[in-house]
Amino acid sequence: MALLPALDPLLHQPVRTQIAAYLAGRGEATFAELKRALAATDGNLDAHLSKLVDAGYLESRKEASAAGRPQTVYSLTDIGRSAFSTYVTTLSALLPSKTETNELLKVAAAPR
Amino acid sequence: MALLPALDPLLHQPVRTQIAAYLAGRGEATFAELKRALAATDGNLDAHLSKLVDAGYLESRKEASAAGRPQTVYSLTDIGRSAFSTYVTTLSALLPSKTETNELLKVAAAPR
DNA sequence: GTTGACACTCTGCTTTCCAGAGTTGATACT
DNA sequence: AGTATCAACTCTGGAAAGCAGAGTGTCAAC
Repeated sequence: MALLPALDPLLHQPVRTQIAAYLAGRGEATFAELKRALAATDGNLDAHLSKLVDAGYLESRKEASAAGRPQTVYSLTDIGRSAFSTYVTTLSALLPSKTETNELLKVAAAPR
Repeated sequence: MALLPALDPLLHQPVRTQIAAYLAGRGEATFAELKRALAATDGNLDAHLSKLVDAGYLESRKEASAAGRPQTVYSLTDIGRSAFSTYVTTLSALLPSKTETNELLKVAAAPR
């Protein structure tokens, strides 16, 4: 039995954490915008996006945009938003805050 | 050029984040204690610990303990503590806080 | 000397990560 | 119509990471 809470492995990965954080902050974003913001390659970004879509965390929508070429817009689903929220909460519980010791770790710690 | 800050891949991994957080909260811990807290297998835990030791984030010390069997005690080095602190700061900047929108993401966002 | 725990190593397997090339589909241009 | 361009997705191959479990050496207790 683990005493420390598990971190969603789908979200706890550099590229995917960035994607989720970006979308949580912005609401939605195009593939190109994400590519630029994360400095990721096409293949790699698409692989991570697909993984999140497959998990039901993201949804994509094609936009035959008025002012240009067709684009794909990504956004968090309710499931994704919820998972991300849980993830952030778990992290907050796990990581020490700046000024005080971590309550969770005090509790989890075995008596010396 | 990435607009989002990079997350130290050494720390941004479920098991290693847990190790670092645990040690940051507790100061030090034995192998057995970590194993119990993380519910990890020997091999896996050792692999992650070794990786952190190799990176200079952790140091280990053998304790021919007075009250029992010899054990290995792990603790964060100054480098490790500093890296973890940077990691936490980066995460805080990246993740939305509960009540307000994320300033970093606003700045990073391209004009529509 | 046997046992048992601890920590470390090793092995094999599976999964993940990543870059770059290639493909498809839609739009813009002439 | 034909070509060019760009977006996004697919595919491929290779490298690295993650993981479990078996095995090894060491030490202490009995």
